[in-house]
Amino acid sequence: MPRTPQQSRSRATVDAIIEGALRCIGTSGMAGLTTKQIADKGGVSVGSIYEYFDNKEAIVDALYQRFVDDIVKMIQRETPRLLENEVEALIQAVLKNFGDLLQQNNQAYFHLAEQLLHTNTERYIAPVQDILGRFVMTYLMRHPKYLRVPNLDVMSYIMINSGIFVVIRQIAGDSGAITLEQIGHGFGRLIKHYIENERA
Amino acid sequence: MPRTPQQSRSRATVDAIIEGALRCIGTSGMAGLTTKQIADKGGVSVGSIYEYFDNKEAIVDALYQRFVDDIVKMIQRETPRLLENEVEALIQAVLKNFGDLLQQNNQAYFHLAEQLLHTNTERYIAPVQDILGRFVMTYLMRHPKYLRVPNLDVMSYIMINSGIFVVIRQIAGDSGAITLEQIGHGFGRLIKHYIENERA
Amino acid sequence: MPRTPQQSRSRATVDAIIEGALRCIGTSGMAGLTTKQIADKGGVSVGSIYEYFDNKEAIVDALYQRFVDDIVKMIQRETPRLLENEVEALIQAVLKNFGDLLQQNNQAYFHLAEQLLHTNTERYIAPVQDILGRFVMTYLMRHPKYLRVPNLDVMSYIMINSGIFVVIRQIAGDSGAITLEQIGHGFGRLIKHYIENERA
Amino acid sequence: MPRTPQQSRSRATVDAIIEGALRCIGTSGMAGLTTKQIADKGGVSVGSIYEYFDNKEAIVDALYQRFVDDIVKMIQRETPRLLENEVEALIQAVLKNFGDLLQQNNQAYFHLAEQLLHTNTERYIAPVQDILGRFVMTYLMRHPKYLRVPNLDVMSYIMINSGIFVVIRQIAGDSGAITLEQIGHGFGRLIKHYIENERA
DNA sequence: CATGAATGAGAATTCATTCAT
DNA sequence: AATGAATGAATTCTCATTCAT
Repeated sequence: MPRTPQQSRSRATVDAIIEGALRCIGTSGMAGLTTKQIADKGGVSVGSIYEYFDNKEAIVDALYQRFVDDIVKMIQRETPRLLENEVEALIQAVLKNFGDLLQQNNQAYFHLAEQLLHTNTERYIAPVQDILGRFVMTYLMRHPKYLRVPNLDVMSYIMINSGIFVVIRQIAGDSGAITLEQIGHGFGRLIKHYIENERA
Repeated sequence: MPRTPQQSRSRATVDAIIEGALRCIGTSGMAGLTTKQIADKGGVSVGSIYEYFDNKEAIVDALYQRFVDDIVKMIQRETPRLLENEVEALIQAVLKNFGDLLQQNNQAYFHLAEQLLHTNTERYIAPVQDILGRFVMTYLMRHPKYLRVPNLDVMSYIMINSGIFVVIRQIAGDSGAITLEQIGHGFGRLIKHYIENERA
Repeated sequence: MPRTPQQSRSRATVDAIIEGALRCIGTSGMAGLTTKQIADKGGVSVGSIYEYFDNKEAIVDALYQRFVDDIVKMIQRETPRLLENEVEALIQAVLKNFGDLLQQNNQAYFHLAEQLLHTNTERYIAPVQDILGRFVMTYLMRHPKYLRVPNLDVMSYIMINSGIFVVIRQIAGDSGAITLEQIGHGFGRLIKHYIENERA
Repeated sequence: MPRTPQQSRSRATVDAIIEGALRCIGTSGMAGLTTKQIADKGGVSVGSIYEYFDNKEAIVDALYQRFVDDIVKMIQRETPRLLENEVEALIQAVLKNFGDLLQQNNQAYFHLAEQLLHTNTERYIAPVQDILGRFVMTYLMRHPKYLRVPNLDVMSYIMINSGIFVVIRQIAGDSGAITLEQIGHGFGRLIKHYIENERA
């Protein structure tokens, strides 16, 4: 039913809705997210929301898409710089970039990321896995010495998911006195030792 | 206001409520957890819920307590066996045990664990951190060779949280073809190499 | 949170809610006044009630305001006529007017007045005291012979409250065979004698 | 269904219930009066309440009876003293006694009296009217000079109800700076003048 | 296209009353 | 007689969704 916006006014409305939703989430998290709130913060009417989205879930969906897009863009943008690093510094840089991204939009992305454990999130993560996979490939071609590390799939799965979760918890403030830098350093050395020792 | 159950009938009712809630969560996750559902699945009346719990949140609280208790008990029970292992096998065993626990109660614990990223869950995790910390101490006294590993606090924080999250995602079915065994193996080798290389 | 109605549709809905509430009260008193009932009798939905009122109490509040407004208007409207009367006839006329007002809206105002003894009603009564005080002033300037009556404050307090209560009881049907006319007559003579004898 | 208590244990339970209810009302008024509260404060079980009372209303009923009984007893007790007074002092004394009674039981009677405007209270008031009527008779035989006052029924109805209401409002604290003494004095002079002027 | 008033199903919570022990 | 756990109808309030204007 809802139309796909092609004209510019429509585009603006959709953006306003997304923006409104992001601001709501940044302010009060996913908990009390209502369509009325989104409409108010976005400066549109509730009716307009349903002009462009099937239901509230579709908005959240769009937010995830945008989140994922931003992650993908971030990696693409940083790739040249990242490729220069040895693996330890690489990990640290990636975690740092990811942490910074979560702080954007008044932490709206952080609140979205909090939901990542819930059902149906796989589809959002797939593109991230994709881009990361491609990045790893590129990285390996640039640093061929790492090519002979076994279990690359399992290990990158572990490291990606571990990294995401630990950074989120750190931002959530549950980490006590542990800083993002310490985490980045720890991850970096973990991986460095693994690679150096497992390389055939 | 709600009474603390001392008599056996009361005890049974409280158990029925907890059980009902666990079954609800096992069936449909935390999303659609309503007092009516809990009462129905538990075979009690809504009124009885409020005889023993201040509000719905208090029930969820009790579930978390129970979850945490079960984790603590599991570790205490397994400690003797676990102490025998070298670190690689140890990690694999712990992840395996944790994964098994999440499958209990029709995966109700899994759904609870999904909420762990949300606010106010720190208090539930504290006891787990406690028991794990104590376990690590015991383990280190038994295997003194690991004692000289630096950054024990940061690294155990990273490993504990990473392990929890990755296991949860695996159970959520988001891991593609990757198995719990592979994950355990990967984690094990990660840590093994780290320890052996960082040991002064 | 709830909007102030500016447009005509909103105005109509608010009126329908007030009207529904008045009819509920007229039918079954304050006891069984539920949001559902109000919505049904008013021909609106429960949701609409909360569009315009914070909670049920706010509706009752509005009813009191309306009641008080009507009392004030009634006195303002009748003032010219009332000023002509000697005190005995004046009292009779005022009681008569008040009694008539209570009979309006299927006695809804009567049921509201029944609540006047309860807490937090002072704020509603204040405007009535005000207008009555101003009326007395005007009356005294027109009939200066009454000016030298002592204890005007205490006596008017007594008479106003006595009058309100006795009229309410009469309408409640608890007065046996005593009529409003008899009551008006009695009050009138009481006051007449008091004034004539106490006047310095 | 509920039994009429004849044995002493039963009597004690009924008293405990009444006492519990009085204390509840004295503490928090009629608003949040629950059977559980009554049972707790009375030191009995909810079940026992229904052993002796049909329903909650029946308890409130009993409270009214007791209230009325106490008023009747008060008048009977005070009658010899009251008969000595001239009418002005009489009125003052009666209002004073009534005000004192309302203060008893931590103002529980006051809260009951607040309900007096509601439906179905006539049956409670009737005995009071009775005893007051009889008192007036006795008084008149002792002070025959008042006998020729016209409209005795209407006037005593007005004065009794006015007195009750004004005293209640005074205790409710809504009277501003006006004291019970001033009220008693005002009423006394009102009546004195009426009688002296209307006596044929 | 946009609006926002209206809707009503559904959620949490309360409490008078019952009844097995 | 007494107990108090259990009941569930009833109540207030929320919010995703619809639709007349």
